[in-house]
Amino acid sequence: MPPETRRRGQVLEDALLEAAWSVLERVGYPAVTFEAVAAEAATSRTVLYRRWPTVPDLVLAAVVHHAPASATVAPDTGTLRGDLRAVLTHMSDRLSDLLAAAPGLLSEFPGNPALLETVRAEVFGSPTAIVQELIDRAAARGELPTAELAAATLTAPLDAARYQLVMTKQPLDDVDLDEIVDQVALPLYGAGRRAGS
Amino acid sequence: MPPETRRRGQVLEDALLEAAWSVLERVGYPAVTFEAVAAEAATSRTVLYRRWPTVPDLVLAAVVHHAPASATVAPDTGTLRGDLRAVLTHMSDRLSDLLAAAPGLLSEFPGNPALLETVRAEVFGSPTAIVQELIDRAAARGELPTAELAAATLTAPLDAARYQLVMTKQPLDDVDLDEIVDQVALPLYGAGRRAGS
Amino acid sequence: MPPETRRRGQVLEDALLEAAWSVLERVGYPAVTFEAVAAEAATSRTVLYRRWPTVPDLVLAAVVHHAPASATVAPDTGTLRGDLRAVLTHMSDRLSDLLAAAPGLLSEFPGNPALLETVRAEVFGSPTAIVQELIDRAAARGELPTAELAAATLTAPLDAARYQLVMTKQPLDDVDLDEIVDQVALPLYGAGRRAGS
Amino acid sequence: MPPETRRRGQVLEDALLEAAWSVLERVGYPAVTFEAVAAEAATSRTVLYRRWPTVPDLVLAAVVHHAPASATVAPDTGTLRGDLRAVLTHMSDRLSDLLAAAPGLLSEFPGNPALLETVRAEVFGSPTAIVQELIDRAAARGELPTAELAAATLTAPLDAARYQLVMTKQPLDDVDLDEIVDQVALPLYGAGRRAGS
DNA sequence: CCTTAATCGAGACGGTACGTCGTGTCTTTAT
DNA sequence: ATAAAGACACGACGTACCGTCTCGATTAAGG
Repeated sequence: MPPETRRRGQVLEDALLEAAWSVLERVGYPAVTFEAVAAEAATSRTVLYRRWPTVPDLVLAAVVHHAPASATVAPDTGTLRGDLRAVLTHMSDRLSDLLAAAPGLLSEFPGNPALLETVRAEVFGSPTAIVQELIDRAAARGELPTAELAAATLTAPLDAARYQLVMTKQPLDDVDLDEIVDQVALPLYGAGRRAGS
Repeated sequence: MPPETRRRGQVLEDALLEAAWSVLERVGYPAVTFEAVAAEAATSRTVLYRRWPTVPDLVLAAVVHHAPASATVAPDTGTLRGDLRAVLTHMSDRLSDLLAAAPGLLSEFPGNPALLETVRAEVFGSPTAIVQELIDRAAARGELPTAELAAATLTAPLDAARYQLVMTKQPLDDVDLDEIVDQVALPLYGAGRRAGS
Repeated sequence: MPPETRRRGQVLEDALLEAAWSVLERVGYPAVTFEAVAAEAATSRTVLYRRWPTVPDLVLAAVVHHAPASATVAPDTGTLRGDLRAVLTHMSDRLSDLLAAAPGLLSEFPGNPALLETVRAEVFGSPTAIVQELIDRAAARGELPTAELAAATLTAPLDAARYQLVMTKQPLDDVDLDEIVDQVALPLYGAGRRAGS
Repeated sequence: MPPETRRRGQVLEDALLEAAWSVLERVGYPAVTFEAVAAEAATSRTVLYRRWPTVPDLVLAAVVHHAPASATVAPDTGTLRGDLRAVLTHMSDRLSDLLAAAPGLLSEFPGNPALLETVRAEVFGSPTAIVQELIDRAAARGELPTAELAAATLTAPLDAARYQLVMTKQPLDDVDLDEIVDQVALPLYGAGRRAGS
C-alpha cells in the first residue's frame, strides 16, 4: 500500500512539521492534537512524542519551521515616517499571522518561559532595536532633535500596536497605522520640534 | 449524608462560582474542567452546563464573581498626573490579577466576541472614557492646551501599559508607571505646551 | 398560549396513555422514556410518576388501555378444526401485536410477578380454557374419542405456536397455522381415531 | 499499585468476560452497564467498546464464554424415549441457565438478527437436527413406523418445552419432561402405531 | 360565593451512564 | 535502532434520563 519507503531523519521531521502546520491552519490551535497530526502525517503518535513532548512544543516548532525568517534588518526609506510605517507593517503582518493561527500559544507562556523566549526570538523579532536604529539615522539627518529617548517612549507606539494585534488577531489597517505613526510615534519621538528646543 | 437541604438559585450559583474560582487558583486555567469544578462544588456537571456552556464562560463568570467591583468612576486627585497614575495603577492591579488567574482567557476572545465584550465591560472597565474625562478636566484647569485628541493618541499609553500586562501577567511597578505617565502620556496629551501654541 | 383548559382526572389519564402508546409505536419499547411520553402528552414527568412508578408499568397500562378486550369467548364454527384455527389466529394477532410493540416487557417479568400476572390476564387471555371447551364440544359431537386429555397434550400446540410468536414477533402465516392444526393439534387430540379405540 | 503487568490479548479478554458474567450474576441483565463491567474488570470502557458495541453483544459473549459446551451430539440410550428425555433435559438445563441470567436477551433479538443466530448456534444448539437423528435411528430399529415427519410435528414438542422455559426461566421438572415425552412427543412421532398402519 | 385543598405544569437538582475523543505509555512487528 | 501500528488505562467531554423536589397557577369542591 505505501508505495514509498519508510521515512526517516530530516525528511520525516519536515513532513511532521508540515503536517502540524497543515492541521493548525485547518482546525485552529485549540483543536490541534497529536492524534490529528499523526493522521495527517500518516504516522503514529509515538514518532511525534519522541520529538515534542507537548502540543505547544509541537506547534511552536511548526510555526518556526513554516516561517523562520524574521526580518531583522532595518528598512531604509529615506524618512523616519516611511521607516516606521515599514517596520509596523511588517510587524503587523507577522504577528497577525501567528496570532490568527495559534492564539492559544500566548496562554502557554507563563508556565513555559523557554517557550516565550523562543517565540520572542524566532517570531516576534526585536522591533525595538530596529526602531532605535531608525531614530539614530533620523537624528543624524536632523529629522529629530535627539536620539536619546526613554525606553518607554521608544516602545510605547510599538506596544500600542502590538496590543491591538493581540486583541484583534487581525492586521492593522492603513488608517490605524497612520494614526500610530502620525499621532503617537512621531510626536513622541520629537519630530516637528526644533533640534535644541 | 448531605446534612443540608438541596441548594437552589442564588445560593447554589454562588457556591458554583466559588468552587470554580477555587479550582482555578489551585490548578490553573488550562486544567480547569467541568468535572473538577463539579466535584469541588459537590454537584454534577449538568448543573454547570445549564449555566455556562463552555469553560471560558464559566471561568469568566467566576472571575467576575470573585472580583466584581470595577472602578468605573474617574479619580480626582487635582492634577492630571495624579489622575493618570491612579487610573493606570487600578488597571494594572485589576488586569494582572485576571491574567495571572486565567491567562488562557485571552486566547478565547477571537472565537467568542461576546466573551471579549463581557470581559471588557465587567473586568477591564472602560479606561478610555475615564481618561477622556480626566483630560477634559485638565484642559478646563488649563493644564492642557486642548481636550481634543485623536483616538490613537488617547489610548496609546493605555494600550502600551496593557500590552506589558498581557505579556508579563505581572502588575506594573512604580518605575514603569512613572515612565508611561511622564514619558508617554503627558507629552502626548500636550502637557507642558502652552495653551494655544 | 394553551387554548384549552387544564386537563384533569380521566381525561388527563387517557391522554397520558395514548401518548405513551404513541411513543411506544414510534420509537419502540427500549426507547420509551418518561421524558418522551411527558413531551408527547405536553405535560411534565411528575404527572406520570404519580401514576406509574416505572416504565414497564406505564407501558403495560398503555397496552391495556389501547387494546383491552381480549376475546374470552370460544368461537363456534361447527368443526374442531375451524374452532382451533380461529383461536390460534386470534392469539397470533394479539400476541404479535403486543410483542412487536413491547418485546422488552417479557424480560421484566421475573422481577415483577404482578406484571406477568397482569399481562397474562389482560392481554394473553386464557386460550387453554377456551381450547378445553372446544374439545368438550368436539367430543360431544363425536369428532374426538375423548375430552380427557393430559394438560401437556392440551397446551402443547398452543405453546408451540406461542414460542414461535415470542421468537419472531410476527403473526403466524396460514401455512404455519395449518401445520400446527393439522399436524400437531388434531393428531394429539385424537381426531381421526375411532372413539373407543 | 497494579502489581501485575498490563493485560493484553486473550488474557485480557477472558478477564473482561468473566467480569461481565460476574456483574450479570450480581445485578441482573437490565442493570448490566459498560461502566459496571469496566469497573469490575479494573479497566476502562474503551476496552469493552473495542470488542462489543452493545450490551447484548457483551452479555452474549459472556454467556458463551461462561458455558461454552453445547451438546451438539445426539445421545444414544437405546430407546427413543431415553434419547428424547436426554435431549430435553439438556436443553432445559441450558436454556434455563441462560434465561435466568439474561432474560432480556430475548427482547433484543428482533432488532438484531445476528444476535439471534449466534444465540441459536452457540447456546441453544440445534435440537431439531438432533431429534431428527433420533427419529431416524428409532425408525431403523422399528420403534417408529416412519421417519418422515412434518417440520411442525417434529418441533412441536421442543417448542412447547421452550415456551415454558421462556416463560418461567426455570428448568422443567421431571413431571413436565415426562408429560412432554409421553403425552406429546411419542404420540406425535407415531410410537405405538404399527409400522405400515 | 368564596375559601381551601388538590394537583397540574414547569423546571431545577443531584446523579448515573452513555458513546466518543484524546492522552501518554507500552508492546509488537517489520524495515 | 527506530518506524509504524495499535492496544491499554485513564480522564474528560457533552448529552440523555432518571427520580426527587419545590414552586406558582389553576381547578374543583365544600362550608
